[in-house]
Formats: sequence, C-alpha cells, structure tokens
Amino acid sequence: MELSERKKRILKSVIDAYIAFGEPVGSKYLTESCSFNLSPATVRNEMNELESLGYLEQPHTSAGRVPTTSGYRTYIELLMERYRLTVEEVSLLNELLDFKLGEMSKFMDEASRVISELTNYTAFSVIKKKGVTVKRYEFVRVDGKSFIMLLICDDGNIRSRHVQEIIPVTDEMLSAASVALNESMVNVAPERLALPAIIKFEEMLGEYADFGRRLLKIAYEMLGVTEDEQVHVSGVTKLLSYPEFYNVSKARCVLEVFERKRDLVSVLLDTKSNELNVYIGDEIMDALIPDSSFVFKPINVGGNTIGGIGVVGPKRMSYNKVIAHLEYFVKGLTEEFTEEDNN
Amino acid sequence: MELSERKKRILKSVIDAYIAFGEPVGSKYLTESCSFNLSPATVRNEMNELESLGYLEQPHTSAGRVPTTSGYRTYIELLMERYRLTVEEVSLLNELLDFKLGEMSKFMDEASRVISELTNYTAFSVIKKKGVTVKRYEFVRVDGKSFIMLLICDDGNIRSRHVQEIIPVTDEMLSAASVALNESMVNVAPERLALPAIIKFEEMLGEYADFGRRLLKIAYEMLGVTEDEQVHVSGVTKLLSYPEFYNVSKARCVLEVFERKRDLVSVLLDTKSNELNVYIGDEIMDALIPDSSFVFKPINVGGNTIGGIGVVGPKRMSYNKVIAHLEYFVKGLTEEFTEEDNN
DNA sequence: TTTAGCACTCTTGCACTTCAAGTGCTAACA
DNA sequence: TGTTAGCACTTGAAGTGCAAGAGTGCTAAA
Repeated sequence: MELSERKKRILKSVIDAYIAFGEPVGSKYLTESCSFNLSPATVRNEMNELESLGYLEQPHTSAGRVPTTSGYRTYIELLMERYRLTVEEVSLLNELLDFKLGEMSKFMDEASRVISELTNYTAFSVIKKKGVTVKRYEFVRVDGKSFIMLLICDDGNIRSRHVQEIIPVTDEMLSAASVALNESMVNVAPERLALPAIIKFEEMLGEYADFGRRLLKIAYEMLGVTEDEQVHVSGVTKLLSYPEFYNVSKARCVLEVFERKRDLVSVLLDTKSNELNVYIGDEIMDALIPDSSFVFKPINVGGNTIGGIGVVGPKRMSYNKVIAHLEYFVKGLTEEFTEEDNN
Repeated sequence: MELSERKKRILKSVIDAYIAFGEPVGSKYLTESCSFNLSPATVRNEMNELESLGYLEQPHTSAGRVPTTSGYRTYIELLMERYRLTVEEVSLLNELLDFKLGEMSKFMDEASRVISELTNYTAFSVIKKKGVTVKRYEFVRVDGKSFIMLLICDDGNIRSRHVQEIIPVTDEMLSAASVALNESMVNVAPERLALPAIIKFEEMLGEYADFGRRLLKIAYEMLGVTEDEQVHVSGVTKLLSYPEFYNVSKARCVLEVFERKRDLVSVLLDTKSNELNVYIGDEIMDALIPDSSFVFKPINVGGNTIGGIGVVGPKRMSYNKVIAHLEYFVKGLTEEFTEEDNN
C-alpha cells in the first residue's frame, strides 16, 4: 500500500526525532517542533494508522512511538535526506586516502579508526584473505644457522618468517629447497596440496628431504596464520555512550561480537552484492547484538571483493551520515586502486 | 607495627572471602566458615583494630569489612598462599610455549588470549619496539617494476614491504641501493641519522640518488609504523562479569584504557625492575580504572626488557592465581629464549 | 581476655501513592 | 468528510513509609 504524502512526512519526522533523541516520539512533540499545521489529535490518528501498517510501534500504552524495523527500512529507502559531508569530514577522509601505508592491514586499521571517529559509532574493517596461494618462494640468509623464508603470494602480500635451525644451513640446502619449492609448490592452495606433489617435492630434495618438509610445514603455517588478522575494530566505547547500550548485559553482547572476530567476517561473506548493505536490528547475526544495526560496504577491485568496511551502531543510528561516509571512502579507495593498476 | 598472628589470620580470611565473593565480610561469616574457635564479638574487636590500622574499611556502618589498598598490599606480600597451577593449566601454558609462531607479535597475541582464558581476567601483552636498528637490507625482485625490501632488524624481527615503482627497476639500481644502504645506513637508529651519513649514502648511489632517497624514506616509515602494533588485549568481556564492573560508566573507563593502547605501553615503560609488579586500585594510571588492579610481568632477555604481559582485573582479583600464571609463562619463555641463543 | 547481649545504624525490598506523558475515543466543528 | 477539542484511561517513573535483615560497637559478665 502506498503511503500518503502526509503519512510519509510524519513517519520521517518520527524517525528523525527518534534518531536524534532516542526516546519514543509523541504527537505533541511532532506538532510543536515540526511545522505540520495539524493538531496533535490528527497526528495521533495518522500515527495510529502507521502503527497498524507496521511502521511504528509503542513500547507501552502511554509512550510515544518508535520505528519498527520496516519503518527504518522505508526510511532508508525512500524518506531519508542525503547527508552532505562537511568540509572537515571530506578533508579527513581525503587525508586518510592519501595516507597509503604499505600494508593493507595497517591501512584498514587506520580506516576503521577514522570512520569511527567521524561517525561516532563503532567501525570495523574486514580484509578477505581466503585462498591465497604462493607465487614464489625466496630465501635470504641471516647467519650460519638461520635464514628468512619469503612467500610472495597472489594477493599481493608478502609473508616472511625468520627460520632458525639447530644445525648449520648450507647454501646448497637453501638453493635446493628454493628450487624444489618453486617447482612443485607454487600456485596451489595449501589445503589442496595432494600427495603426488609432495612426493615429487621430496624426491627433488633428495638428502635434504627432512629440511624441505620442515620448510613446507612452516610455509603452511604462514599461510594459515594470518586468518584472524583480517578484522580491525575501532571505537568500541563509542557504542557505550548511547543509552540503548547503557546496560551491561547488552554492552557485553556487543563486546563479545567484537572479540569473536570471525562473526564479523561472516557478515562480509554473507554479502552477495557489492552495494552497501544495511542490516537493521536483528536482521542479521541471529540477534547477537540486540537493538543495533550494521552498515557494511564491500570493497571491490577488479571484480573481486577484497574486503569491506562497516559501522555498527544503535538501531536508531544516523544512517544517512554513516552511508555517506562509507560510500565516499570506498569510492575514493576503489578509484585509487584502479589508478594504481593502470600504471 | 607488627600484626599479631591472630590479626594476620583474620585479615587473610577477610581478604580471601572478599576475593571469592566480592561482598563485605562480616564477623559472623568468619566465625562460621573459617575455624577460628572465637566468637563473633572477638573477631569484631580484632577487625575494629585492623580498621584503625588501615587494613580494612567499611562501606557503611552496618556492612561487613572490605580490604583497603594497604590491606591488599600486605596480603600479597606476606599473607597470601602460593597458588599451585593445576595439571591442565600447566599443560595449556606449555602448549602455548611450544607453539612458536614466527612473529613475536602473533605469539604475544596468543599468549594474552591464553592467559586471559586461564585467569578469567583481561590480559594484555606489550612488545617494546623502541630504538630498533636495521642490521641488514635485502631486496627480492618481484617483477620489472616492483620488488620487496627487507629490513633485518636487531630485535630479531624482519620487516618487509612490497615497493612498487612507476618506472622499470633494473638489477643495477637494486644492487647499488643494496650496497649503499648496507654500507652507510646500518646499525643506527633512524631518528639519529645524521646528515653526513645521508650525504655519503647519496654520493655512493650517484645517478640513482633519487631512487635511494625514496627507499630510505620507505625504510624509515617501516621502522616507525609498527609503533602501535605492540599491544594485544584479550578477554575484555571477562571483566564485565564481575559485579564491580556491572555499571556501564565503569566498564567504559576500562574499555577506554584498552582503546588508547599507549596508556598500557606507559605501564610497561614505568616499570623499573624486572620483577612482577602489582598495582592495586588506583596506585597507577591516575585512577583511570577505578576499583581495579594491574599485575604486570616484564619479559627480559639478555638484560633488556623486550616487553611484558599483564592482567587487569577487579581490585579483589585472585592475585595468587594471576601471579602464578604470569610467572610460569614468563619463566618458560625466558628459558626458551636463552636456549635459542645458546644454539 | 573473651563473650553474650543489646541497642543502634544502614541497606534492601516491598507496597503504595502520586505524577506526568501519551494515547484512543467520542462528539463537535468547519 | 476531514479536523480538532476534550476527556477518560493506561502506564512507567519517582517518591514515601515501613519492616526485615545484617552487621556493628559497647557494656557488663564470665
């Protein structure tokens, strides 16, 4: 059913007010603060209908109205005004985008920090690291008994590990290992590694098979080990300043989600499209965080989702502001990536 | 003033009970639960004296007694029983110690997680990264325009960065840079780098001076950039399960400290000795976290403090347990380091 | 020196009242 | 027919008074 213009205006005003103050909105407030030129009674009638249509609800009889999930949904989809980034906000975001840190991980950490600061909600960033394969192995000797093993991976990252042996490591050993690894252990996901390849690898190594096996194990570890490094969370305390979280058991729910970072990763993995996603209330994650919403924007480079950045806030979060920030940031980032690729 | 044996026993019992239940301890409880063979009235008299000596206090007239900071202090120093690690605890800690991850940072992260799990408090680890110098520079080519720069540092860590240039990078350029860097930019803290060395460096490079300068800048960044990676916190939600933090504003204080990780670093830097330190209540950090205590154990290798691990809990934390865990872990770790050095 | 007894203090929980906010409904009005 | 004024109703929040319970300090007796 199509809402009348007046109903839309009232619904929008209710949600705006609720976002701003976090308290149920009554007819009196609406007639006084928004210039409707209507009496409270009329507004009440309209709100009553909006309630039966499922856009609003009352916490209890003698309270004002609060938006329902579907109220927020329509608000986001057709009522909300676009948020205009201020000059300061734009310049902070630009500064962030200019600030290219070598490592993706560092950069996304910084990004979540800045976004959290700007929006005043908790922000998180996710970097997808699934299915990396090694493009090349390199060795750099440190001393007689130790060396650095480098894994040059297809995700553009380099992993390094200082390997310390008990017995002296000869140059021969290193070059044999290097040849064998680069011949038979390249461009394959570690979990797919089949026995024939391993046998071939050990044959190539001959007397150094033990050494090689050890290296392979380390390489395997190095690929797996970064799994949990991919989530950065910032501004957790920000959430606690909203009255809806002024209650330890709720606050705990929130913190627990951020401690078990995997759950956040799953948010990313569930994301089908590359568009910005808004999950209102417990539309996601099985109500793990009550009364809160997620906004998540995937980052897409060359057709692949390489990660994303998101914001968690109370259900009544300032969606337009959050959306504006995320869109701007990701747009800037994607442009940068594409430019770089063209060089 | 020396405490009588009986006073000591009573003080110990009060603190033990308060640590266990978190509620003011009354004379009745003490006479019933601990076998004193004394009447409540006698115990009351003793507690009264302990109060005037400053070891106990009353939240209000009709409540039991609660330890003061100096009560805890004497408890820790002379009353507390040694905690004996259980078989499971020892085996978990040993497992952790065996589980050598390549990177120190990863390892300490894991360590704080395990310690938090075992003690049921929030744990944090700090890695000191100040004043690292580069022992050697290495380059590994990736493709015509990019390569990996490796910094082998005196703290045993290796830092790597994928460097992408716009123009092709020749082998000559790389080897010239390598020679120049390894000749003149080694074993010196980046902030101390003086002009003469830079001039010498650029002279050595000749026509590649620009390239070299760029590399130097990147190296400088790489050394600085890890600054904030050094603190790991685990089990923050654990704190919230203690009634003293069942109050959002206090919980916020705690979380804020963990977000501004620098403050935790300063705890380490303030630590003079290499012994385990206990900071009770607000004896530290200007009462940033009310009603809570810190236990911190520095990790010392070859005369240098390279970091540390600590636990934050309510003021009435189970000091003996926490201390036992930290001591065991750090002892094991230090032994491992020393062994490794002997190889 | 220890203890029993007692008066005192303070918190906690409960029932109760009052107050304000906001509603829905009805009837009057333009 | 849509709008509004008025009123009864509901409900949560806040405040009050009271009794119960826990723990103390003090005094006097053992």
